[in-house]
Amino acid sequence: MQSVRNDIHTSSIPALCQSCESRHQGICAALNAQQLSALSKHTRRVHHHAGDQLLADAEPITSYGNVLHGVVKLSKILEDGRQQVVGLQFAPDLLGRLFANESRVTAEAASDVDICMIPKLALEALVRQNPELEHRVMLQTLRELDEARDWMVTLGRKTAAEKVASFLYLIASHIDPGGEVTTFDLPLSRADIGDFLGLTIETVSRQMSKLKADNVIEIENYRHVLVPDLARLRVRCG
Amino acid sequence: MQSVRNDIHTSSIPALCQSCESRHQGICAALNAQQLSALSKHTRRVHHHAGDQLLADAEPITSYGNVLHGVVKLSKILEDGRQQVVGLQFAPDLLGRLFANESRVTAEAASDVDICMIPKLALEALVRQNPELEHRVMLQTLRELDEARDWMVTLGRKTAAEKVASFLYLIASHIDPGGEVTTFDLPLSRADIGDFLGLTIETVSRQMSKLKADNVIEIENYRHVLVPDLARLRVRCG
DNA sequence: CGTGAGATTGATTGGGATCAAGGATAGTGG
DNA sequence: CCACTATCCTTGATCCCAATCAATCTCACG
Repeated sequence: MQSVRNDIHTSSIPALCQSCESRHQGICAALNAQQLSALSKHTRRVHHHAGDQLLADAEPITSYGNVLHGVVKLSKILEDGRQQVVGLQFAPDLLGRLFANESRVTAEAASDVDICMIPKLALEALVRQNPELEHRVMLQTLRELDEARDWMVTLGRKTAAEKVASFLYLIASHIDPGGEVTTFDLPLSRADIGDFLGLTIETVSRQMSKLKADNVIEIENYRHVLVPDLARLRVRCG
Repeated sequence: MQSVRNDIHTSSIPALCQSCESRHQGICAALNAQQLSALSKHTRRVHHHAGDQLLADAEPITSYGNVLHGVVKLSKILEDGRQQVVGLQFAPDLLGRLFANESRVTAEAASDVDICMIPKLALEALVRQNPELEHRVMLQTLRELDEARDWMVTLGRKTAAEKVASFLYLIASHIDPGGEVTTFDLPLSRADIGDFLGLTIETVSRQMSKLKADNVIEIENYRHVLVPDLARLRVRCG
């Protein structure tokens, strides 16, 4: 661990944070200039390419990560290789389970991502002295729990067609600027979508083709989707 | 609501709490005698019979509840009636999503339950002035999130046989005193188990019969189950 | 252009849903 | 104590949706 000189005469915001798109979002919004300054001495911004593994299941966690850009995929794998995606994280979500010594999921960059790495002990110390920060993380955790439970309904009780519509609606909602027509890039491959929905690649592909044939969506380049009318997609979600 | 005289000269623990089996568990463990005393003015212990509804989806929350005894079932229902159980709560879990104004799930007593009702505002005030309390709730929420994600794997990727084995293993683990042979009462009907596993009643029944035929479990009275060897059940979980 | 990864489409199979009938158990009232 | 009933559960027969197996297509990239 490096020695840290803390300049108590200025509480200016660190350059790294000043230009950071998450400065006023997520956990950083709960920090004052001085805390931000102290924390930023330990953080570093890293870039990962799609497919890179960020956390391995059952491996020790040494850092938390603040997702700045891109999408991170959380998944669990059974011994025989069956995989289930259990969550997606978008900016400015915090990556890594607070207070846990080892990860309970595998985290992979679903797209190219930028992440602000925060050493485990640095963040936990800050949490202890700043209840507002824990409160922020608490709110994110509650939201993730809500999302997980919503998804359990999709996994347990919806048909393949409803599952695929629900996934597209989920992504569209995350992107949606509110306009009538919505376009977006899928952050996941067909294989990952299948692992998210508990379906095979083939079934995902067939249902997407069906939605296209029914003019609910348009597809260009596999990854780019256009939804002319979100409400018409919505009613397919079951 | 009954009037309660509080002896301000002592910070003795309220009688109601003194005999409470959750006094040193769950959120109450984070409270000192004085806080407990203040809180207990607003709480009351209630009993509900199996099947009683405790919270309705999309209805305002006016009270949190500390589960003291029994099992509470959290579920979500699609418009057309399809139902998915999204969580089970055992003592000493806190019932009701902190900071939310309305429930996002339906909560029902799965068995007969005893619950200590805590008015929403009373608990939230206490949370604000007691970070340790929020920390406790945070830990429960993180655990629920872990459980939800584990269950997503079961829902999305396991076969009917593995799902039923996983459910029995889940219940057995919650009861397990550590002995070799485990016996317990199922807290859910076949219909509820189906709604938990994303299966029909018939499939649940068939898989239970199969486990019985394979001598993995013994069944008496529909509800009472005996597991001679937990490890043999475990390997059926996929 | 050739290659390979990812996606689509088609044919067939199978696991779990659905439809249907009957058995076990607890509660009720005679 | 014994029908009577309602509820819950089990078991069987059949059907259908999604998995599997297999072939082809698309496109990015060397």
